[in-house]
Amino acid sequence: MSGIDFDPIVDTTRRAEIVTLLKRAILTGKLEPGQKLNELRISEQMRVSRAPLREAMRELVQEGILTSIPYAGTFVIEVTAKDIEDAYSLNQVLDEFAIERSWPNRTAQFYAELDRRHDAVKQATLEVDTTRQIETALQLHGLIYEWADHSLLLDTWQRLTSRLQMYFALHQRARNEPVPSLDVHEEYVRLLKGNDMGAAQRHAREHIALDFEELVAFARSLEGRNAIDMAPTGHNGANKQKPIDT
Amino acid sequence: MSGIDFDPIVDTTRRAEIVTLLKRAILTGKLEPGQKLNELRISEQMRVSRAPLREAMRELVQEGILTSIPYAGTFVIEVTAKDIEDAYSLNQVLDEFAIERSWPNRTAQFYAELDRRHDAVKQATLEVDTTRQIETALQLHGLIYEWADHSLLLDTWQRLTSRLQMYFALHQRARNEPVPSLDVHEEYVRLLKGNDMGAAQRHAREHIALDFEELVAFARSLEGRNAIDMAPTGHNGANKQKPIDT
DNA sequence: TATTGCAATATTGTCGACAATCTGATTTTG
DNA sequence: CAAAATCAGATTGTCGACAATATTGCAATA
Repeated sequence: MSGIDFDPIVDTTRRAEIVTLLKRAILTGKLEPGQKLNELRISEQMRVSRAPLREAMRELVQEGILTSIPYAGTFVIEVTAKDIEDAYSLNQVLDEFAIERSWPNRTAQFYAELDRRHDAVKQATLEVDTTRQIETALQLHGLIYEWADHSLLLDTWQRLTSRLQMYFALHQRARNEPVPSLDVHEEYVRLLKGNDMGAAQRHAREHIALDFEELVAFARSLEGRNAIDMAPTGHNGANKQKPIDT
Repeated sequence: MSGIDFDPIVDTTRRAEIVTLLKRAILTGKLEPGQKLNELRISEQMRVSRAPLREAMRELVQEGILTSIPYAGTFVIEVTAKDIEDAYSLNQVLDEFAIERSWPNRTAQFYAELDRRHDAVKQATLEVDTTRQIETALQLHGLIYEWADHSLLLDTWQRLTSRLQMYFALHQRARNEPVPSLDVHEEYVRLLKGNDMGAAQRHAREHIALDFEELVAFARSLEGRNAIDMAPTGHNGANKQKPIDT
């Protein structure tokens, strides 16, 4: 056997690159929730035809961060407090499962990777790039999913991650402070190295809860603000879309 | 206020119809696992250009029932025993959560819908259409997700459902017998109407276990057969793809 | 004045053709 | 003869143009 494992060649199709660019723009908040994606404008900016752009957008619609209305347009999803609460509660359930499944798979390599990602988190707190902090924190958190040996679970987690990253980015864009509770990771890592699975699962519930309550409160405040904005004009119950364009 | 709630107009875009057709073909097993989807041939058969077809395929790739390799093609996903086991275990976790969340939402309308879908299941057992039996069973099962008031959970379940439907269809295509354990639904419905949430959750675990063990055994037998088929030619560890075409 | 009808415009959906890439057989070469 | 190079065919990826649909502004009308 050849002893080296090669990584697969980067699949260089325009579509894939567009997906990456769009996703980054959405997850970092450069494309705001509710914003419409004008195909012609984006394709011209990217120097690409509309075909691969549209295919990329289809993927992101299915990924759950875009929403499409036929003949009307494709929009960045809106973020409600309930959405964040839902992501939170589902995350709790999945975390518990992921810990259970990854628990017997914790090898030396797992612990090494755990430390590596934990270091990356600590490193990111020193930098100015706020999105980097979010990324590293989510990657640390995703380790148990990658080691759960459960492709469906990993898929589900990655879909969830997209939303989480978007929520955190929104939160940070609004308030210019770093994401809360970064030192709690110390305890999280320690428990993942220990022998008490139940304790790790319980901590995951609590630890995440802290982050999310901050987020939910933030989303609530946003909705309150919107409600005030709409109060004067408010005729019927239909929620009007603000037509922000790309 | 106008007292009537109108449903939105059906969005009739070619892409959406193609998605429906392709999905049905895959979930009923007309398109077999591993099979390649030839864009030109399918677009000619559907009397449609490749653009909307490709967009539809992108959606199904993201939905998890197709897989795409750049410049090589798009294929129906392969089904391994592990895939089925994973779907099973994730379903257990999600079911427990869905029951918890839908439990306080059980109104009269819920019970009515529960009975309606249960009747549909019983009705389907009398018909010859086997795929109909699968559909009705899954719809009965999906009720708790629809009433959980949790869009992310519902999304996740629907993705899972696609795979489940495919697995069951495969099973039925191989053996010409109806899907097992149809009378167990009686107990399931009874418990969902009761007051013991824990009992309902436990039953969901057991009840589904029965169906799945049959499926996993079936998938195992398939893999065993493939292993035998590959034994003579087997050179290295790479699993060769049988190039079935549309 | 509020509503309806209609043209003008912008944007999305779809099409057919071309470019890039892979596959397999054939030829060349050591 | 085996292995590498080459070439034709098929298929996927991308492009520019056209068709279908929605939106906007303005005029007509009750």
